Amino acid sequence: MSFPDIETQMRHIMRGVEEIIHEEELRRMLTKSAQTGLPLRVKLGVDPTAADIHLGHMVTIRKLKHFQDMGHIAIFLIGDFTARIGDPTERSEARIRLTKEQVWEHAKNYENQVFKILDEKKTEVRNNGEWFDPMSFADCLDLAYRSTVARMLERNDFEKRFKEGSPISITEFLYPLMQGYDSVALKCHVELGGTDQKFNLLAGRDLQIQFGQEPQVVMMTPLIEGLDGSKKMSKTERNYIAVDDTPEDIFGKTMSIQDDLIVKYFTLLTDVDIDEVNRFGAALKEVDKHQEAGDPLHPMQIKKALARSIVAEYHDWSAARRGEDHFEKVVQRRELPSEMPLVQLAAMKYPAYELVAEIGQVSKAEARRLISQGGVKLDGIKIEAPSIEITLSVKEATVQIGKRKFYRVKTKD
RNA sequence: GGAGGGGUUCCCGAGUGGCUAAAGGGGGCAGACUGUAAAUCUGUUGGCGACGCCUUCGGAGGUUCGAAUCCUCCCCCCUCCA
Repeated sequence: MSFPDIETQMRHIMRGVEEIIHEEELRRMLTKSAQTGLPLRVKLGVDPTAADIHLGHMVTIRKLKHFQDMGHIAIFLIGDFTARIGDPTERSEARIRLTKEQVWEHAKNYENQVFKILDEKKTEVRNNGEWFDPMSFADCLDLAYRSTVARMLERNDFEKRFKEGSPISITEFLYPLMQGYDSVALKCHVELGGTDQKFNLLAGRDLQIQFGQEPQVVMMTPLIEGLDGSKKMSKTERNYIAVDDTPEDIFGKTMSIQDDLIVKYFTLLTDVDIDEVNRFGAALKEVDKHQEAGDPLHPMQIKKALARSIVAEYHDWSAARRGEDHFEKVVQRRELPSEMPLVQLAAMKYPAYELVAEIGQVSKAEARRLISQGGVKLDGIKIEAPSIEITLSVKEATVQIGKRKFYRVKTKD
């Protein structure tokens, strides 16, 4: 096996990395692997706690891909066992335990989504149940001996919760040890994670030393802000772009990010050449110099380029084009989208609120509210009052609910 | 084991017998505005056969004309002492 030269590798691998412990160790490992022809084993662990993954997860997954690009072994570790405990980092309270079935269900979805980025054939997919399921209680104690409560309380979310009087379960204390043990079991050279993972990642180094292995290099990528522009992208905040979102949604959601996140998104979520990204960054600092509508460095144009690149990552370039068309049409020109779901109803006459409730799948009270707030249009004309009677026919009519929901309606033939 | 504090609507959190579908904030949704699905401002935010009715304040009973608010039992969480 031969690899690109060290500098090329480093440039690719270090893109967007916030912290690395330690860079010299990584260089040493790369040099050694070039000499021996043996690729590095790079691990990314994910707990399948939710049904689908979003771009926040993709930051580290793309980092794993960067190693894969350079010829190293990408290990995608599914924390089927640890997911049942819950990593404490995600939120500052104990997490609800998942059943084995839920975990497996999620894990399957994760794989499908992750392989939109990673090369499936070159990825080593593992589950940590492989080594944790067969462990006895004595084995577990042996692991527990290797750390102390004081050590665990160094981690600031534990410390915070402890001081606040929020619950911390014993299993949560075990969590970093388990994640660390994953690295021992897999003999990892490198482990990836977000900056919030630092404690757990370092636990891997400690344990590897205790088990007589060379400690892994840990690489941390920044956490990415979600659509609200301030909070970390996460499922609970509902400020995320999902990998499985439609091209239209990915495009639109990307367009809704704050301008000052554009460079960060480019760096962490696309492989657009870094010099190009910097050029965009410079232009965004001088917005008034790029006000001509057709200027490719107009903030709008830059953001569209970003949105296209991101859509293309998970779909393809023609989908990116579709997403852009949709955005220009629906959001910018306020026209109807080219595709709208068709709803067929049995009766011909409905009070407006019932029609809206039926089509939009909302309660009738909600439908009344939408109409009185002027949020519903029938064939482009605002419906004035909730109780107005609407007559349908076999001819399609369009109904717009809010800015984003469009439907074609007609009676059943 | 002992003593004390607490579980409220999507979330945080006020409310300690009727004026409470329940303050306030966050989030969501809608409208205006905009290069934008951003920011900002405004409105709205349980349901229904809608000037009334039904469901909701950890669970189950009870007191009362009337309970999120009082009583009993149970479940869960936290703190301190041991």
